[in-house]
Amino acid sequence: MSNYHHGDVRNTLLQQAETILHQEGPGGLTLRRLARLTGISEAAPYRHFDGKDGILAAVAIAAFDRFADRLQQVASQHADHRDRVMALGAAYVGFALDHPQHFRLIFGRERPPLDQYPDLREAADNAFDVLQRAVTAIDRRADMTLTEAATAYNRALAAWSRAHGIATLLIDGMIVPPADQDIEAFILGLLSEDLTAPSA
Amino acid sequence: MSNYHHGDVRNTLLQQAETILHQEGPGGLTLRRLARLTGISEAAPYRHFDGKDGILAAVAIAAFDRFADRLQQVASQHADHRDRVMALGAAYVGFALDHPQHFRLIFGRERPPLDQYPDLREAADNAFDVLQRAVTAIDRRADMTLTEAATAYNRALAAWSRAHGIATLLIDGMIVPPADQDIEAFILGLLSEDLTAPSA
DNA sequence: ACTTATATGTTAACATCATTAACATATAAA
DNA sequence: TTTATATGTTAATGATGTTAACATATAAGT
Repeated sequence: MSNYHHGDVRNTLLQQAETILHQEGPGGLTLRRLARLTGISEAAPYRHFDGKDGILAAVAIAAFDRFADRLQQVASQHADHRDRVMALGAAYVGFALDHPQHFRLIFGRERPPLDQYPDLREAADNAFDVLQRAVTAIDRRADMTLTEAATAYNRALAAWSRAHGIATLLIDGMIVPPADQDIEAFILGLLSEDLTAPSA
Repeated sequence: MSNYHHGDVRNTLLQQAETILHQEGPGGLTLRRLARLTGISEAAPYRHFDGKDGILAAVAIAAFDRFADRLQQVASQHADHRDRVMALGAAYVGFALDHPQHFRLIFGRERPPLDQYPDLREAADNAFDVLQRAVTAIDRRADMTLTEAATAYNRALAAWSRAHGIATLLIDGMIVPPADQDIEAFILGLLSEDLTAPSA
């Protein structure tokens, strides 16, 4: 008799986890609920994952991968350096707005510790590599001085933290985009604002 | 017989909560543990707070107030607008580095909902008002056009999201400040980096 | 084909958590 | 002194993550 789900229990659990995460955030995600939805006993998930953190890690890896894919695709569509940095920033914030729960999962506190899940660390590193390569690409010249290289790196960090701050404040509702303006334009405006220029 | 703690149970609970929050973050903060540390039964905290969220709200209010005070003090020490914006950004990030758990509490997901705790909302609004007033102060002129006012507001948002992004990425360990450089200088560099300028 | 090992499943239990109900007593007010 | 309020207790409820002990299906080895 084949009461076994064979290989699909793992995938079913992951899909249910994705659904709950999307609808209610990490708070509503409990192992017992996942087991109930999948139609297995409450201890069964432990045969497929390393407890709750194991499931969260798997979901986070998928989220990191989709994030990286989106960034990579946007980066490849812009040849000009400045265009690319701006488009990347917009894509970064766009991902956060489209998938706020995934964004929170991969950057928030319920993300399992990277040093306990090597695959998760790899997925995270990969996403940030995509980002950093795209931002610093044009500055990667052989005849670069050390300070020039440091400047390029700092630029990447600055661009990253800018996008990250906007994304975080937006999905937490602390910044509300103006209703009369295109959101994309609003984001690009915030990204490119030059604080060093004289005011008015 | 005076077995009662009188008025100090509430304060003791809050202090224990602060201590645990500081040492372990919100994850280690449980009502039962607070009760144990304070030497009262597990149901007693409910006589002083509206459950766990009530305690978290009280701690968050105190954190917001300290945050606002620090920003206010820094803002008052700089007359020049650009200096003030930069100093505020550094203070913002500095607070996050000095009190990462408090920073996470007031901006993170375990912060109780603002609309259920009016005092918490007030504390939050106050902190952001300090920030926004300081950043836009010099641009608050009577003869300002609408677009000029919008630009000033956008500048405030840009400065805020910049500081917020740097703070978040730093306390999450996603950005590691260079060991050979002063952290303050590193932060100021990131804040003032102009992405619109030509590279190299 | 038979035996064995591994993968997958189950039920039951444990410890912890937030919260509430029912009850008790200290302090303050009338 | 009586009464009301504030503060405390114990016990219970229902949820959670996790593990142990046990059962069976599939795969592997001989």
